[in-house]
Amino acid sequence: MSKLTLKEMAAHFKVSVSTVSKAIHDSYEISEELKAKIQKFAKENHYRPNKVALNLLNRSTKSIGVVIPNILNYFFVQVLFGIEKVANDRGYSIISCISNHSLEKEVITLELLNSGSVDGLILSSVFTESQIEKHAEHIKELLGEQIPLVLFDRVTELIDCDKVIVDDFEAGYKAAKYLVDTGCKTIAVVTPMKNTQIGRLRIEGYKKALKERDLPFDDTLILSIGKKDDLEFLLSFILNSKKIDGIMALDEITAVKVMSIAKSRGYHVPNDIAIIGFTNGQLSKYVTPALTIVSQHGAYIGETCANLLIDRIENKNAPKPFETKVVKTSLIVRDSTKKQ
Amino acid sequence: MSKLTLKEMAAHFKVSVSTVSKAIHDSYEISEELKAKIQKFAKENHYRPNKVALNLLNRSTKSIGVVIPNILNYFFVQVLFGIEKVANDRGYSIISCISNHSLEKEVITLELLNSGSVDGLILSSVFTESQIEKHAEHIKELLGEQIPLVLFDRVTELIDCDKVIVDDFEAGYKAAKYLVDTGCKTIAVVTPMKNTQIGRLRIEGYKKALKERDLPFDDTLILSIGKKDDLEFLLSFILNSKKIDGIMALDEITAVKVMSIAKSRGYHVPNDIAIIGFTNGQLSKYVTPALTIVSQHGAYIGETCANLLIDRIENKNAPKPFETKVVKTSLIVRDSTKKQ
DNA sequence: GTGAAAGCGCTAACAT
DNA sequence: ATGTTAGCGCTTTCAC
Repeated sequence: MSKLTLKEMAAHFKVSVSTVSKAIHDSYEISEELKAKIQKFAKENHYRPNKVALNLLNRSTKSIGVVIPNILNYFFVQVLFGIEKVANDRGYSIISCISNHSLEKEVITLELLNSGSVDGLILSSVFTESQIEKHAEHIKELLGEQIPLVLFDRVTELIDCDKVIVDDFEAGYKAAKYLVDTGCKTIAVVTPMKNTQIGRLRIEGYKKALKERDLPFDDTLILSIGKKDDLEFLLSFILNSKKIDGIMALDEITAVKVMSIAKSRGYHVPNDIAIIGFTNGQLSKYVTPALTIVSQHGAYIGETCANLLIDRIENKNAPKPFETKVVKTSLIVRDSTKKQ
Repeated sequence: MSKLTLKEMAAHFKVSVSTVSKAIHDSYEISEELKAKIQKFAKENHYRPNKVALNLLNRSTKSIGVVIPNILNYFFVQVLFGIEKVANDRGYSIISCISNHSLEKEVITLELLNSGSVDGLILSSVFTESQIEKHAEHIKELLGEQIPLVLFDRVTELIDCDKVIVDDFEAGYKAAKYLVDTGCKTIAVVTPMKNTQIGRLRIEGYKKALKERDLPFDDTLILSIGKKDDLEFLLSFILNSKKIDGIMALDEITAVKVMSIAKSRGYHVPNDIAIIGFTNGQLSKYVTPALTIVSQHGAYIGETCANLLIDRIENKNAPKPFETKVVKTSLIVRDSTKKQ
């Protein structure tokens, strides 16, 4: 049994398609008797208006595409959650796609979505700093400014659109300042975000905090780890060569791993080494000791993206200048750092 | 600048729409010269065929809807991951919706998806055992067997479709048996899944394990917690009244919380109280001590669902009888239980 | 080599 | 009160 259409019902009742359509919509133009018959039949046979046909007619799908790098990362899950909430409230559904940290997959996904299937796009691109220029061209090429786009997290001035970003400089500063203020002198940074603007900004913030207290910046304390690198090995090396008393890890899972390594090597956290992570997920709360972290307010970022996008979709005729919203971070102090 | 259509290009080149369509598809019918001109123009102006129109024409959207209760639960994230992987490999995209544990939202979502926007549906329904009958009717009513459906995790015989389930009875048995085998005599169960078949099956498995060793079943040891209940308060009560030496918690986050409460009350895990959780997420690995858990192989479940669904979508004409696939669980032994 | 026409399922303006 | 027509963007068959 396939889907019931107006046409089939029209044939069944020997009336025209438009009559059936009107009957279904309870139009005053149709006699009560016919309406009743048709509506009853429609209900009994589970008639559903074909949304694809309506989308074509209305040149709108009431859905938005979301492309994120990774769904196993709590930050993105929170963003998605925020988007979903606002989108649903405002009558949109979301099509979510995972680029899995692959530029190629991201492009394929964008290509897929940019063909009338969605009214707008929310994207956290996975480019690194060296790829920005080329990739920005690619995205512009792809979308041709035909469809509203909101960029979040990893953004670039090369693409002209609405953006939602975290104040990563301030976040890095806040975290490092807290470590310095609680007595740390030699602070290492562990970043899983090689060559990204976000990582760089957080490190700039860290430098500022050091400078304010006249602590020297030592770039051998910056440990950049790739997907295949052995964190334990690399971290141990630094731990052996310097007297580290603080570590800033640029995402949640890295922070947890760093803490686990430090503990297993006999350091007391936070007394020997204080640790600060990023992203307020479930992990940091339940790990022992509970992790002090910088929260980026993922859900709020998602809500902001969705509102920005839907506003633009619904005001396509009266376009406003593009906005970049900066969401502030908060330091959530728990037990992996010393008290102030 | 809006989306470029064939019609517009036809007007621009003063040819017919069908000519442009053929040119775009590089048809042998069109002169090389015209093809080159049109293709160049299309490329420069970022022409994308309108997918909605194609979907209407093909009566297929090459996308599948996924409805899950919660995206902040690692099990579902893993399932989604598995679905996404297979779907993409087989040329489908996924529309994911979160029912947020609300039956009402689930119904609205199904309604939304069942209107031509997707070719098939994967659903983990949120009904409790008392709601099954009514809700099954509702779902059948809604979908009217017009669209392929795969149910996973929480299923019911009342709906005739493909299903993927976990052997929850065996999972409960395995977990309890391990506790018993490592010396536990008084094992409490903490379940956040009030009145679900899954919870009940796991508890049946637990009973079987007790029985095999002639341990008595005591239903005051079963602690069912609702969303608003104070786990710490309720658990403390049981801990005070009985000499508990093992706890089985039916999801990951509950297991972590239970362990945290036990530790804070001075129990040593696993020596005083051994703990087993369910769902192999990030939490259980990094918590101290690392949690012994029952893995449901979420990603594999997702892959199985997607394959089952797409097979059915693509063989609508030659329907096979419905299948129910049972995915076995594995016990992953870590440090929250004693060694065997 | 190019175009006209029909149709996917639906709605809406315009007849009758 | 009911029907006809046109059109959303596209493909495909059949004419010319």
